[in-house]
Amino acid sequence: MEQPKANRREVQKSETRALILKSARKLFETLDYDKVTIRGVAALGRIGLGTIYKHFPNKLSMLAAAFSDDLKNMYQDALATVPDNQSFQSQFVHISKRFFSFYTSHYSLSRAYLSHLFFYEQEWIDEINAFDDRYAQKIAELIRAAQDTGEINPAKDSHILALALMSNYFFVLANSFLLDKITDPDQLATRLETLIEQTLL
Amino acid sequence: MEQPKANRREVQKSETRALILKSARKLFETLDYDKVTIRGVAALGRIGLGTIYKHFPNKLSMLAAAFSDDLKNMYQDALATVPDNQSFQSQFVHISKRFFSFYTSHYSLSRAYLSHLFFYEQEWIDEINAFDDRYAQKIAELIRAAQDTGEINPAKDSHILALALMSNYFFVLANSFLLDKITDPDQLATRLETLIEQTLL
DNA sequence: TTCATTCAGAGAACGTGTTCACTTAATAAA
DNA sequence: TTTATTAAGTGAACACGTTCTCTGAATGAA
Repeated sequence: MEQPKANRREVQKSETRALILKSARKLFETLDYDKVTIRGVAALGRIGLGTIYKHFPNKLSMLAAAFSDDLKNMYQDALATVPDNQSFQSQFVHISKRFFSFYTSHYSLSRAYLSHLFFYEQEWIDEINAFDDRYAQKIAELIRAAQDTGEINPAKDSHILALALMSNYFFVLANSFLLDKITDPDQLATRLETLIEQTLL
Repeated sequence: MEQPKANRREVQKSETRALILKSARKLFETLDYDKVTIRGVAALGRIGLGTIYKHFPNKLSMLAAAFSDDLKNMYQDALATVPDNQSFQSQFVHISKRFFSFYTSHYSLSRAYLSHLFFYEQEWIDEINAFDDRYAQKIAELIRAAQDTGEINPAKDSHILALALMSNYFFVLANSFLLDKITDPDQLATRLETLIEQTLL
């Protein structure tokens, strides 16, 4: 009731926005990015072409909006399910595998997400980066815990080590999309594990 | 003299191709990728629009051709100048800095190169990857040498460790283009050094 | 030499993402 | 209630990358 009179206009607008995003996501999930046309999104939502540009400045920002949504869910899920009382290495692999699982099970969509990383507007870059920062923080915590138990060399800097491990993760992820087109998350996890073993040793 | 008569046609064709690449490179070096138009390249070279498509299947392949050229030079230069009789760590940083130097001194062009990594035709991906493989091989050799001198833990696998270090390198490079827009190669080298210290420790 | 064939060169035409001027319905002011 | 203002909604128009058909010159066969 405290809402500012729930303007008819605003309600209508946010409904339209949701409809556009729903249509866009459906198309991105089945078609390559360049095969998805704005006219196609408009037609699927029975919306005018120009209307879409009243809600999104360009095609890419629709992708970014969807990516941001999915990232939020992924991080929430991954961080909530970190297994306690396990070695740091298996914790890290566990978390990474949840990410890999998403990416491999939504292959075409994920390829669009990741391949356009360099093209998102700064606003979206910052948002994505905020996720990564929080994630790095969490990993650093787990590392410090593992240093207390003696699993990891206490001489290492937990925060920088976290970044080094994340670089291994991104490397495996990027390679799988760029070269191998691997669709099995276990295979990716294994590959990541051999990399981080070298880093943690 | 064994050449097949040096067809007038073939000579003319390769000259045209070179002219196109020269025009394209000049534009890519000063303008963002999407600000470079095929019509602009054609105009600069006083060439017909359709002619360009007789030499390159699409806009991206002109960029890929230029990238491949530059990569060849960079790798040749970097591998030829590896300083002997230094610690592995400083060797690796030295090589990396040469790459960083190229990328930062041709910032706009390099951004185009790297941001389109996911979009190159398989043919070009394979070529780029071949460079990386040879590079990884070389790094692994240096690591084995460092293991002999006791600088690096002999328990580590030289080839996998090489990949782990390259992942650190790519991480620093990607971050600099994605977030920081750093244009000082020394700063990038320092950042890389802190990362690989954790990995080598 | 003469003529048929090939293929580099060229630009019109097409579908795309994006911009823009316009319409129309919701809100605010009278 | 009546009128003015705002802003969502719309599709024609534009510039782009790319495709296509056409032209003309180089090549090879006669």
